[in-house]
Amino acid sequence: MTTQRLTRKGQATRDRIVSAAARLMIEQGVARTTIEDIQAAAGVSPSQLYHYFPGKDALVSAVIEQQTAQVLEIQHSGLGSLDSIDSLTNWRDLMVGILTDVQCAGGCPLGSLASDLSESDPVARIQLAGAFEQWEGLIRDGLVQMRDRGELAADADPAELAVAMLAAVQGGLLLSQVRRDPAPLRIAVDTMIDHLHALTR
Amino acid sequence: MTTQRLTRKGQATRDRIVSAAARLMIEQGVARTTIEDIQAAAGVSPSQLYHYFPGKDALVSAVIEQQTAQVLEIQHSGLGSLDSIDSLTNWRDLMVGILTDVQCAGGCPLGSLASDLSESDPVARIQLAGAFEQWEGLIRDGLVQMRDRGELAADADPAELAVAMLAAVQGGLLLSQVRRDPAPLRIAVDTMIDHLHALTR
DNA sequence: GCGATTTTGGAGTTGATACTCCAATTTCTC
DNA sequence: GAGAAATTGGAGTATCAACTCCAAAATCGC
Repeated sequence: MTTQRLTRKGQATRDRIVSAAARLMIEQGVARTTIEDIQAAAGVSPSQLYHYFPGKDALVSAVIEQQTAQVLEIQHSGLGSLDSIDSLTNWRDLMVGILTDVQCAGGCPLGSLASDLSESDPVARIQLAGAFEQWEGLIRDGLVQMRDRGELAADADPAELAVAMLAAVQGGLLLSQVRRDPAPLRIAVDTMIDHLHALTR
Repeated sequence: MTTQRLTRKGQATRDRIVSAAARLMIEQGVARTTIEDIQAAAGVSPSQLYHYFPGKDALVSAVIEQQTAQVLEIQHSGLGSLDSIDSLTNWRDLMVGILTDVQCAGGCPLGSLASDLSESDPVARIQLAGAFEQWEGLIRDGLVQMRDRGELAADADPAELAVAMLAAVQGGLLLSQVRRDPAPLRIAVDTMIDHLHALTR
């Protein structure tokens, strides 16, 4: 699957389609997003869309791939690794900031897609499970470093704490989305950070 | 809005429609659930369905109402109130048990609907926000009792802890749904219980 | 610049979906 | 048990959404 058969212009068109599809699918749900909506948002004709993607499923897959990369990028960017209480606090601020910018609409890109597709698209479910596994791994790695450095009790379990932290993020984002208020995300993550803090002593 | 205009048989038919709609909407999403699907699952004709509900929106609203009652019922049933570490542990077992019974399919009824509808149905979003508020209130009440009884530190904040606990449940359910594994829910809730436990000392 | 390949435009087709309508039947009230 | 009201059956419609097709135009390698 080389991307080399695509002209520079072709690549740009493809990207435009995926980005438009991502925005719409995450906001209003995959089933509610019509191909026509995507065509209009990306400014392309039907034949162009079907030239790049065999059908809606392929488009969904491309969106998941793009969003996974984007979310993992945010975890790294500007923050280095999540390996101290301070960097975790910055990480929380970053997420709360992004959520506030979009007025709590959409929730988590991956979480929304996961909830939407888990029961209706087995392929997408597995793809999303992989995305969450990577995300969880990033958090876990930071916690291991903290433990090795003595910032976390030796008997703390980074693997379990990483699952709990990711759950707090997802649950917090969902509650924030429903209430249109960034507080639940902040509180959920802060509570987990408090918990880690308590495990130091 | 008296329910008295409904015959016993009519009430049964209405209930059958709502239950069928709930199962389908939660499993495969609202937009993917067609009126025809619901008709078939409930064993009714189009005219019956439209006799009881003006349209799909009204049906969605009825489903949310039913599921809210059902979720809040589970919180109470058999558990009394969530007012001690022990009862919280039983509560966790109950949720993990239910999730295991359905092989982690569907996630949280309210969470799935919230993620599905928050951006596309403002009325449903508000209805769901109310449901979560009630749920959160139940948890908060239990924590207040624990604090009053000295099972929780006096400076612990039951309101914030309730939000964090609900987020843990929602996030845990989502991760369990994607991974088809009840462990994330168990770990997320256990971690929050650990946190409460630590706040005793 | 030229030929091969990629990219694009837009009309058309097929199937599904939400919803309507009216007459027949059952159920409730008294 | 009679009349009114609630309930049910099923055929029908208008709209929309996914996807197809073919020919024209732009782009790339040489």
